Amino acid sequence: MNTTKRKRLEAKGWKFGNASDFLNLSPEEAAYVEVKLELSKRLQATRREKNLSQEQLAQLLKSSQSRVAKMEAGDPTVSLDLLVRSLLALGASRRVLSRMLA
Amino acid sequence: MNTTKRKRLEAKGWKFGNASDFLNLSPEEAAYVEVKLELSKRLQATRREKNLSQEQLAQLLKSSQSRVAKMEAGDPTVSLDLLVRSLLALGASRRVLSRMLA
DNA sequence: TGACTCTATGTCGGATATGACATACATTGA
DNA sequence: TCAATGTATGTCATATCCGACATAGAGTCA
Repeated sequence: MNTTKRKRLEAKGWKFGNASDFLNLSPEEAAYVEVKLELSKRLQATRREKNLSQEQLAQLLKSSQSRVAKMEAGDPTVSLDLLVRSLLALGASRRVLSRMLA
Repeated sequence: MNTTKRKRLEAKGWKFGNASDFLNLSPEEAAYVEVKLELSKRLQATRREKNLSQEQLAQLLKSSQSRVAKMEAGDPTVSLDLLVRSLLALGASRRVLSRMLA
């Protein structure tokens, strides 16, 4: 089983629990994952508040529905860059991002 | 002149000024750049506080001195992911990251 | 039922970021 | 002066991420 696949499956597990143990992640790896998952969650929440479908958000971002779905699912192939860009595109400011991590 | 080169040169310009105007960036693009540059700055500050050379930090990150230099220089080829991972590796917590953006 | 909308997931070729290397420059100290 | 140390910058092959596409599943409405 390759690493990519494993990480994807492990990501599933993260849905319940709080993304730190039952995987042998170092504290900083865990924090990194936690940040990404938090932003994933916030992205979905923000999109729903604005009553946008994934398809509509995808257009706004010049991306695709499938990538938006992956972003919201916390797929490991989604970068922090893309998450942050997306939140900014939805109107979040730097300060709002800061609050999301607090 | 290709886009990659242009962005690199523009990054130089960011050293003075505050990364928003004199480049025709949309507000969210500007915010994105601003976030990256802020983290770049913080990375360098944190490294120096710990009295580490770029080479030493590179070893810690399993990266290379040149990449650390690029991170600190705000080179556009450096991702937010790498910046965040690096700060976490230097001991910054999610909350500290939050404060850095505030 | 079936059409429609929204979301999830797998895959793929092309785009971008990566570590590594070479090399130049700056500073320090002997 | 020279060597040592630290930093900057360009390049490259490879790894990783990207948008796009196909397709499946769930929910809604007539």
